[in-house]
Amino acid sequence: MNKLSGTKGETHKKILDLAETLLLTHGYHAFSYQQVSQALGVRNAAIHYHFPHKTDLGVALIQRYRRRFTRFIEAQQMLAADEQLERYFELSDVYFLRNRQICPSGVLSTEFPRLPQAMQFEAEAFIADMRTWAVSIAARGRAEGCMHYQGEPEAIGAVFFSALQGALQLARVDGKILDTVKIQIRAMLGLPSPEPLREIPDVT
Amino acid sequence: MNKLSGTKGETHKKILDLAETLLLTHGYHAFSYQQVSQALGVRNAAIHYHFPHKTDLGVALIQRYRRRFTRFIEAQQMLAADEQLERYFELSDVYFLRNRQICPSGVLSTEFPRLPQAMQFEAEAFIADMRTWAVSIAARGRAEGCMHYQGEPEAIGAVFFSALQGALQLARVDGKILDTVKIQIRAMLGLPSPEPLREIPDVT
DNA sequence: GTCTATATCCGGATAGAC
DNA sequence: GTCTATCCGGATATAGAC
Repeated sequence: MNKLSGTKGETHKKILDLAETLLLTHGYHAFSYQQVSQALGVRNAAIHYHFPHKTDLGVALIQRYRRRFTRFIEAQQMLAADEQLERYFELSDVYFLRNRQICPSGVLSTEFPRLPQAMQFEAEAFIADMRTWAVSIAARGRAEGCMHYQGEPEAIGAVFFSALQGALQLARVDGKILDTVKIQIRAMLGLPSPEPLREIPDVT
Repeated sequence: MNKLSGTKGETHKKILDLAETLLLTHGYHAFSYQQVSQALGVRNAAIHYHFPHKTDLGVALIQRYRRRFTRFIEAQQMLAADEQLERYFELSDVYFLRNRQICPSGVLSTEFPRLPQAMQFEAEAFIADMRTWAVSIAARGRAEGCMHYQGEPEAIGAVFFSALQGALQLARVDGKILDTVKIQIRAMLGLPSPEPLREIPDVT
């Protein structure tokens, strides 16, 4: 309890980190306490000490992820809409490059009907957060004059949220689809297409 | 063997039908021979007689689905591109209305990395089929002058394939997103928005 | 906080009778 | 083609010692 970094021990955090990886690669029902405990070099029962039921672990994972996502959004409120869209794209790339993970909303919506109620509750809120962010980017893009599209921001946001989630999953089968979708979404919004290779500044 | 409808018995088909439903609602790893046998009123071992390994059942499911999908596409080659797009949309509605099922490409791409090799092989081919169809609709829509969009047909096809797959999964959490996405896709293609109520095609 | 040990259940799979 | 019986492994979970 008097450790340096908070009230929860190291193991607690290690479990969450590992479980998150397993969730995004395997899905909720397809990972087990055995896998977590073995990878961490502890016993099955040790995991149950920190998270008595698997549901507790699942809920903790979504809650932590929500907090992190909220901070992520807040940190870019000062960016222009087209910049924020690129951040959204980068988020997808990060998942894909990490061993072809899919996004939390993808796992959670797919498994939704068979998730424990407590997890459904959290998942619904998290997915609403994500969708709201997508919509706000579309709305802001129109207001700032950098995005041009038919229809309502709500609908455009829903489309690129859906399209990115779908593309990230399909990328497990054919990785090229992710870039194709990103390019087309930019085109649909009247944004300059070829993404500027964000290069390392050579100014040594 | 001298039954009316082919070389395989009734049970064989019943198993496939039930397993297909379970696959699209639960996912491949989340349904069991127990569930199939109990719902069919036979014993576990009876299922193993028809499909010795679960992989065999999985492969048979995708292969049957592919054949059916191919017939479905061929049956509408004479339709205009915008009509074909509406058929695509209706396909999503059918899944959703059937107990919030998701599309085969959704389950298969999500579970892809943990599918047996033989199933991966079939899944990849099936997903390529679906994507090809989406692209052909986009290409034909432009050629026929009824669809107007920026970018290549390959990219537009990839976007609405991804978007529909994503929306169908997200619809498990909030059903309204499916219609929103359909409306916006029409808008993106310069098509008239309000959809004419239509009959559900029986894709068997 | 972590361990041993154990309980219970379920999943896939097989042998062999009917 | 379907049954009984059985095996094995894995998954969630608990009691209680250290």
